[in-house]
Amino acid sequence: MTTERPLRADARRNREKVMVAARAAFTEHGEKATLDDIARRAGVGPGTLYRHFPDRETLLAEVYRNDIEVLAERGRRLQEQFPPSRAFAEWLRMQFDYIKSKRGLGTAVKQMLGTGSPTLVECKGIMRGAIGDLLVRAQESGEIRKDVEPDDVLRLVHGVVLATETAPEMADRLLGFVLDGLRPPSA
Amino acid sequence: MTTERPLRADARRNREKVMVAARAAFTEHGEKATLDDIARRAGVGPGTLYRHFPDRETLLAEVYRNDIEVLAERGRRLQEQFPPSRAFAEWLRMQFDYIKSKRGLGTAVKQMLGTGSPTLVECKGIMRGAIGDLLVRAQESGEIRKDVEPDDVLRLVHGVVLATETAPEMADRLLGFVLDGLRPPSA
DNA sequence: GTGGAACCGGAGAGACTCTCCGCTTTGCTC
DNA sequence: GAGCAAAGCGGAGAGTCTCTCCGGTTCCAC
Repeated sequence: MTTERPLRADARRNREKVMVAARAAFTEHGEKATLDDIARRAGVGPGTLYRHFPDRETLLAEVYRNDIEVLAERGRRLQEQFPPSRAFAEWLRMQFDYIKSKRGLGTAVKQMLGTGSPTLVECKGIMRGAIGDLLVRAQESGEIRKDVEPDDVLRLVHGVVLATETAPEMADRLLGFVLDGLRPPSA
Repeated sequence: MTTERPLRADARRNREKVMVAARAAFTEHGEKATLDDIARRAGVGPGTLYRHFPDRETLLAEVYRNDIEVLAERGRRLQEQFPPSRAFAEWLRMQFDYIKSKRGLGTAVKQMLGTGSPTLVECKGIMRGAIGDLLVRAQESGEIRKDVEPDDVLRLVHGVVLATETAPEMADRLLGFVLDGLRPPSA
């Protein structure tokens, strides 16, 4: 592990400008916004963009991680605010709203999961941590089956979101079915 | 509705060659196989490919429809072979294996659903028809909740597949949860 | 203030999608 | 089977996007 020297002030500024522009562009044009266009919006040259984010996937992953961190943090707060079962359901709903708001970003990210991008692996860790506590508590309160694992929940939610990207009005309904499938049979 | 004159013999041959090459290329390189490469594999010029399939999406959709028709037909056969509950489960599993075998094609197709491609709308109709009967029978036999609709099933299966594309070993497990969620509470 | 490392930006190489059009093939007519 | 119009072919190339390279500029430690 090499010592990461901090970025120079102008470099950090530019990196931030690119991130902001990228988030806007991805939200607006879906995952196929052109990188040169993002650079233009950010007011930097393409070279600068590519130095900070070697390729489209890196940029996408970085934007995604930023969002994920926010979500994880909110999850922690939910846990303090609500009783276990409620907190769990709220978190799912929140996940949902987020991915819905990002039309297409989710799909793009999913496509990259296979590439083993380190940033995305990190994202996964963050999410697993965020859901872990919520899940354990919901299980202890008898709301959720004991054999359900964090990864199951993440993937199911992700799946429902992906599958309803083109029909958001079905999302709640499908999420309901999935939640029922996670409850103990005797509940 | 204009009278569709049949393709000339050589045109039909070429169209078929392109379809075969496209299926191979998409399976092999994911949805981002280049069209010029597909044309080369098929032994035709790019112009020919583009005359038959005006753009990447049309080609992808056409390959997909071809597969869908096969799946629907198999669904009909399952219905004759097995009792309702079994047929339903078998069909889900089959859907599954298909989409798994197409690594990425599913994702690509899903991304296009928003574009309202006529071919994909048609695909949807075919699938809905195929699952309709299986579902109704499973519901009549008390295996599945009455308020579940064909679209719910299609999307849930699709969602699970998409979400497990990078972890196929979880697919069965998650499909199990989802199926549980579709069963009547008292079952 | 100055030296040099870090960083910038844009020209341009390479790849891909898709179009245009002169030439070839097909299949109908006699 | 010869002739002919329509249908189809294929490849050169225009337009666009990704990503690289490097001469010039900016920052910061001293």
